[in-house]
Amino acid sequence: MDGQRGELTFLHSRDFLRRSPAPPPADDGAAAGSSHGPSDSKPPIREVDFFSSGNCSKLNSDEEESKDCHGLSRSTLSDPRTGLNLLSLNSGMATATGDDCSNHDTEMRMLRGELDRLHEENCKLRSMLDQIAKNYNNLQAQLLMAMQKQAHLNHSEQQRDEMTSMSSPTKSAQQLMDLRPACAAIDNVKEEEKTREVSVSPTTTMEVMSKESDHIHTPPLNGTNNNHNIEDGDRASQSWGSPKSPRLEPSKGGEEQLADMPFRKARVSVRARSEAPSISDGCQWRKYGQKMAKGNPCPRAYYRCTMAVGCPVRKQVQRCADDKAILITTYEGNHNHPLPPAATAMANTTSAAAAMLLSGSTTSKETLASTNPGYFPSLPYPSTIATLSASAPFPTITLDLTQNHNPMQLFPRPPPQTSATFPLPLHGYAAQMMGQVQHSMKLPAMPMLQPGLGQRHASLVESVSAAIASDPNFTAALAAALSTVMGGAPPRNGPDGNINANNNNSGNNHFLPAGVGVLPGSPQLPQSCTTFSTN
DNA sequence: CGCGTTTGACCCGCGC
DNA sequence: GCGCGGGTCAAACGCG
Repeated sequence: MDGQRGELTFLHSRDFLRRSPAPPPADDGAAAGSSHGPSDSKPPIREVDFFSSGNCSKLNSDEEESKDCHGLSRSTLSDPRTGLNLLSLNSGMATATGDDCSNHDTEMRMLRGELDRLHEENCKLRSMLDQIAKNYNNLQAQLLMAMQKQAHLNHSEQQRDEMTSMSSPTKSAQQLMDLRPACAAIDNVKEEEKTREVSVSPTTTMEVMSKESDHIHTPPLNGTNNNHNIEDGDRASQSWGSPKSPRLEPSKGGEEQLADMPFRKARVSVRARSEAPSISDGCQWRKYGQKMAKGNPCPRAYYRCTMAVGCPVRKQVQRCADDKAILITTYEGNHNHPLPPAATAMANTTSAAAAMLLSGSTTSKETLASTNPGYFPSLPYPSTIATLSASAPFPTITLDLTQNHNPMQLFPRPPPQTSATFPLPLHGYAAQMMGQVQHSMKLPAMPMLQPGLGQRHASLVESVSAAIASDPNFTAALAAALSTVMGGAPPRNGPDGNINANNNNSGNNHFLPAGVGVLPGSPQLPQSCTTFSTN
């Protein structure tokens, strides 16, 4: 109620200013001065109240106060409301009584001046709010960083052990797939997760991931249908978290209490501009379905990884409803086989992102963008955003590569230098993430984000950014990926050669995003989904 | 002939 | 309990 009034006032004043020519300087000053006299001390108070309350209620109360402050003009007009009303009233009176024209003119000027002042105040408040939000996010990011460091120290030893055990990609992958057995400890984690409200520590991430993987893979093991070759594995994974996944759970042994825990899966989606039906991620994909999704005229294609029998990784490809030039690719699951370099990099990145998401998103339930100045300060592409969304059925982290300067550079296939061709996924990906970091205080225009979300959005974005950046797993993966891409192993088209080698459709082999890569030394996502969108 | 895609049907979870 | 929507299956089809 009050809030509305406040907004109305704001709009009215702006509207008024827009419609009416700027009041004469002299009048302005005079009017403002006279009418403000009493209220000059108000602005500061308003600002403080407004920000502390976080809504317009204070502002409204302020309005109430302002009435008193501007009693002069309002009492005359008998209407202590918005400038618009005053204006109307004023004009009406002006026409009705020609005698008091001069008085009304003066009042008009005063009102205009007041409106102008209010407008300025609103602008000031806005800017202040922005600043405060930025400061808040900055502090939050720093806090996350600190927490991450501490967690990292605790987790480093554990990771070391894991790393050593992952001598080979394949092995590591399989380990991921078979994490279930080793989930005795994970069970505890599950319990923790159930109760946990906020988790940012890497440890948590890994644990969650493990759980996830367990969950996913369990079905296959006891799968109802083992008749299918490749499909078995896929089905087993049920990584997409499709309704069917649960169905597989019954087969699981009672020890795997996974069934009782909320069905949560991490997905990583990538938004990128691309004319191609899909992005090349270095993996081989087979299309197994297509369906029209609600709210989007473009069909959604379902692919499963065919680089290895039983690979549980799946991806969804769909064009953005708002901008069909944007291709959204969502990955889920971990590869149970070695990946080509190109795919590896991407997989690592997505895995890390998914891991981060699983660990941090559980609580945030919001969207966020990476913005941690501390990491990767010097990345080529400054505008990538990671959006976390835990509100969806599955925690999803979305990497928005659409903001890249050059869409095609998102995933440079050839070495970065030859950006002319297709950009390599990981590269662009990481770069964007990094870019985000660089612009921690900035609120990039994320397509996925509704402009109207305003401050909330900004804070969310920043929070997510900070979370991502602060996650050791993610950062480690990014570092590894970057080193792979930029450093020694030039991204190649991979065995599949894919850059888009297969247009066939599906663009199967494009990215190797793989939602989750199973690379030695990289965080493994048990079940995460990576979505790549090519814009 | 084999492989991959297409596409309608089916299954399942979820919300009302 | 019913309808809706997402995800998957599998037969049909196309291509090399």
